[in-house]
Amino acid sequence: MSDPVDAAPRHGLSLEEQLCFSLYSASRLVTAAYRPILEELGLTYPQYVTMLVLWERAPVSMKALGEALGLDYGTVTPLVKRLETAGLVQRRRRTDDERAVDVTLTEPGHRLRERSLTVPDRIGAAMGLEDEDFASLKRGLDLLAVNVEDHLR
Amino acid sequence: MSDPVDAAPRHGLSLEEQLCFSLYSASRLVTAAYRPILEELGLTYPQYVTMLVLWERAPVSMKALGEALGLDYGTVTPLVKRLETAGLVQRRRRTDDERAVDVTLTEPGHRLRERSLTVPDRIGAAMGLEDEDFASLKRGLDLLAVNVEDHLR
DNA sequence: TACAGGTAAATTGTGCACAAGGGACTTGCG
DNA sequence: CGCAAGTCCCTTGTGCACAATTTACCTGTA
Repeated sequence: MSDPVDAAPRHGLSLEEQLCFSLYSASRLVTAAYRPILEELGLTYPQYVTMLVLWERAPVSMKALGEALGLDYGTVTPLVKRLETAGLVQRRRRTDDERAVDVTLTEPGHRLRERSLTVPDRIGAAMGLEDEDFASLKRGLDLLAVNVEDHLR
Repeated sequence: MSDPVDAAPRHGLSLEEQLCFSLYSASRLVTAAYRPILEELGLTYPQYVTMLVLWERAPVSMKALGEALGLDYGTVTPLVKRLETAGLVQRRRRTDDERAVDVTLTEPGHRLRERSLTVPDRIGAAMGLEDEDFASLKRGLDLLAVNVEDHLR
């Protein structure tokens, strides 16, 4: 039969069988499910997760914000500037290290948190997963993330 | 104790506990893992999945292509035009219905398939999942996609 | 035949996402 | 101290992703 060296690939080129495509599609669908809900708050999905970080740990430097979100400055800088234009955050150069910029919440930024408390449950309803499937899916995704991050050095 | 009506939300606002963020991060990480591999082929990830559809079913109308990928014309039109500029596909208005545009593969487009055969296994190595975890994760994502799609009508 | 309603694509505008390059600041080392 | 190396951030350019609008075409119906 076939030599292991030139055996058929374990995975084929069919779109349907690719995990990556399920991931790519599901991610965009979930973002789409967030869109009408976050529109009530005047946020996009990346802006929402940025606010999540700030509600937990503000003030946060641009660097720490990018690391928490896994995004680089080229993405975070304009994103935070839009949040600042919307009046939710303020950017302030740190005095003890003038390279660093701290992002802080304004009063409207703090108040928006209360209006966001129902968002996770509303999204949970849209996803419609049992607690067990939910947890297992999250574990799988986090394991995948760790593996891929390792692989990218 | 607390009335069920104003009970605490099942899900909180903490970034770490959100499935959506694991999904969003994992999706971007996997795309990042594809980037150096697809660069050898001169493709981006969305261009690659587009080629997957074409390798399976070309010629395909723009509408069918968008439906297969879950993308609208505003994304697919420029994407396919870039593939055309790269010489991999051709766009041809259908003669029996001049509203429709068929996308066909050129000779270089067909040949690129051979060079892509190892891509799925290389990505599989980067993801580093056992067959069982791989399948379970894909099932979870596909279930999630179905649920969210239903929820979006 | 005329035309109303529907369909297929393209265009425009906004907002990510990331690579590459550059500027201001700080730190370590002779 | 002086300065090379490193850090933090911003800018520019390319390519998605999607909403909203527009254009061209087709089809059913009177």
